[in-house]
Amino acid sequence: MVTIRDVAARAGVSQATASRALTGSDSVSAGAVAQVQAAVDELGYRTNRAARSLRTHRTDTIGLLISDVRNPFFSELSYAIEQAAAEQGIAVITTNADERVERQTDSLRALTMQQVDGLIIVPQGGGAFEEISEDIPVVLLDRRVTGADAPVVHSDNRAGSQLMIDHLVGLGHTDIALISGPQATSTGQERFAAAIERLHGHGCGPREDCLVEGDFQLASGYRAATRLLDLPRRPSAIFAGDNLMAFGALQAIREQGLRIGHDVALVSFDDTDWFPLLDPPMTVISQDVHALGMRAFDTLQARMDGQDAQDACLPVRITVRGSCGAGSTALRARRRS
Amino acid sequence: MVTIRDVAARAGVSQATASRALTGSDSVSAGAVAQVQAAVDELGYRTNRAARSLRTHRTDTIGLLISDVRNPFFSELSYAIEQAAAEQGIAVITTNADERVERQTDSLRALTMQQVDGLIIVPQGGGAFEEISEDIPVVLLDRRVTGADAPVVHSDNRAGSQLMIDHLVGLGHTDIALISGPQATSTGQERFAAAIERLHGHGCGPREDCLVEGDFQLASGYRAATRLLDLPRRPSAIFAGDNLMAFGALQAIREQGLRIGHDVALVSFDDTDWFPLLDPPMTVISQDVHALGMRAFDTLQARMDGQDAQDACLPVRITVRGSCGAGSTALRARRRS
DNA sequence: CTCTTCGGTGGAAACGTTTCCATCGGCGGC
DNA sequence: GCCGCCGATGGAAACGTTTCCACCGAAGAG
Repeated sequence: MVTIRDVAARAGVSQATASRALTGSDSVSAGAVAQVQAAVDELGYRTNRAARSLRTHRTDTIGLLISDVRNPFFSELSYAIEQAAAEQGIAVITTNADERVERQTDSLRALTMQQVDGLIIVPQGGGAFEEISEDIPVVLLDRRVTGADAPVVHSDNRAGSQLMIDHLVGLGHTDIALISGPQATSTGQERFAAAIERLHGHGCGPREDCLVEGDFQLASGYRAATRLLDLPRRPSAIFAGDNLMAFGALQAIREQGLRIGHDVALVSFDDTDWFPLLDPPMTVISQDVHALGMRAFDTLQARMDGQDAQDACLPVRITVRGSCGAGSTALRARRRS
Repeated sequence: MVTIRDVAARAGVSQATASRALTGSDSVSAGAVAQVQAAVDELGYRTNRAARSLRTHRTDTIGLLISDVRNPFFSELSYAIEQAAAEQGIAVITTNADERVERQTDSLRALTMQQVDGLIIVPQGGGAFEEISEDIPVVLLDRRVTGADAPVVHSDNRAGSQLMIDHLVGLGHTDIALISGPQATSTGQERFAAAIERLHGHGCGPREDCLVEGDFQLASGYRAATRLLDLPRRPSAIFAGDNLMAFGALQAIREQGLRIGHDVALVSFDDTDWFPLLDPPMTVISQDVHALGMRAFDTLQARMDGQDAQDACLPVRITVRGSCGAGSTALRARRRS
């Protein structure tokens, strides 16, 4: 293994100067820099990160804790963050917590052991995580959590729910069911509360039996939709709190031989590549997931530089396609009844 | 920061004994271990990985190079590998190369800089990567590449193509188009070659204009399908070389107002969560992606332990749904003509 | 009873950086 | 012409581990 000592010897300078030439921070003569660079090339020197970390207490590595990278929302997030980080020469260690708070604890422990410089966390469940984020910069992503003083980067969930409710009501729906995310999470809670408020604002408060709490996972969406469809008076529209539950609901609807947008409207928070390809395509609230990821990284980097970063709330928009029942005569009739 | 020296002092043993007690490898008395453990708990000691790495030349970190984590195939792979690694206390740094060989080079450089203990690589393009994998254990995943002596973990691509062709021909299709992956990649090449051979075996060799080479990306599938559908004599079935190109092809088919499984059959290599929800659902060759990931990790670990690991070829199976045109009278008529 | 062996331990030397501190010319200001 | 400052450099001390080597006592073999 070729060390910086070898480089220094080859370049005819001291170890200290070689180091300075390589890190580029301190004052070194142009001549020395050239000598050192030449020596590096000749010898094929590569700096040993472990040794550097030991001295500098930095690893140029950050941790990313998400629920499940197989969920398109998190894939995109993870992709965006990796891109942003790579540009700055920072590596990303990703862990999946599967919406389980104990796995979050394990992961965070492992990540801090790995000596990451910072942490981007999508908090699992409602659990607060004391002990963990002792003195390492943290940014919360997508969800907020009580008792953490870290900045939060998230989408405007309330606005999203409002846009969707307005749209559904505008189409004539008055009997709207909600499959909400877990009320222990801020996203689940905000989306749900805002939707309820808006429904009341429109004078069509929801029926009690049309409000089902899921857990953001596919199976819960399936169960919820099954229950909703079995109701004596079937709701005319179902608004799912995330793409996975919408997916589950879609399966349930299909299974009962019903068609979305015709027999029952189905709309969702979060877009997905293939939602446009459904028949009819799915009306959704789209988050700018890529921006969310990049913003989270920028915020983390600001914090790592010692600046105190602000929360960020990114706008969402509604993408109207067909599953909301616009243009369906059958649903129109049902809506009138 | 509390060091192992502090722990040793508190436990009333030497630094050396404390270290031995913690790593658990060497011979230490049970009493000493207990003392040290107690001291660790009291002081809240956490071992400094950088210092350990500096001595041991290990980082307990591996690198994973994939094309794009937003592709469900790679999400699943990435998930499986992270799970397997976490169980062994190993962290995974993931990078996306976007099927671009220059980004692969950059990523590998970054990963080796990070001093990873091993590398799982899905090779991009056809590019060989000399210089990189000097003395660090590497496992190739999904695709093989010329001139690398690393073990390869992959699915049985040839069998997959054969299964699908047999099935299509069995349904009466004689006019089958192929949207292949890039012939520079082993997967693209094997799947294509096996399909061609099998077609000839059935006595229905493909038309020249029904063979289109894509690049595993969505857009290329779209373009290819568009071209195929515009042919004077439209093929009765299209076999896409991966899920992304199938997705693109699906968009093209939809755009022309055609229905899969009725006007034209569409089948694909790789399954996806939502393929079953298409109308009709998509017939595919399913790989056991989770097993692929776990196997890759196991193989890498074997190599890191100095054992020389074998290539692994995992079986695939065909999942017959509706998009192949089974049960469609319209397509049956076309097939007869 | 002596010699060897062996489990358990401590001292101290690495591992490869960064950086503090000191040194040394040279140059501008007085 | 001298003093002080400043840019450039070198020596050497950390950073927190693991592990080599040496040592000690007890136990087993002869």
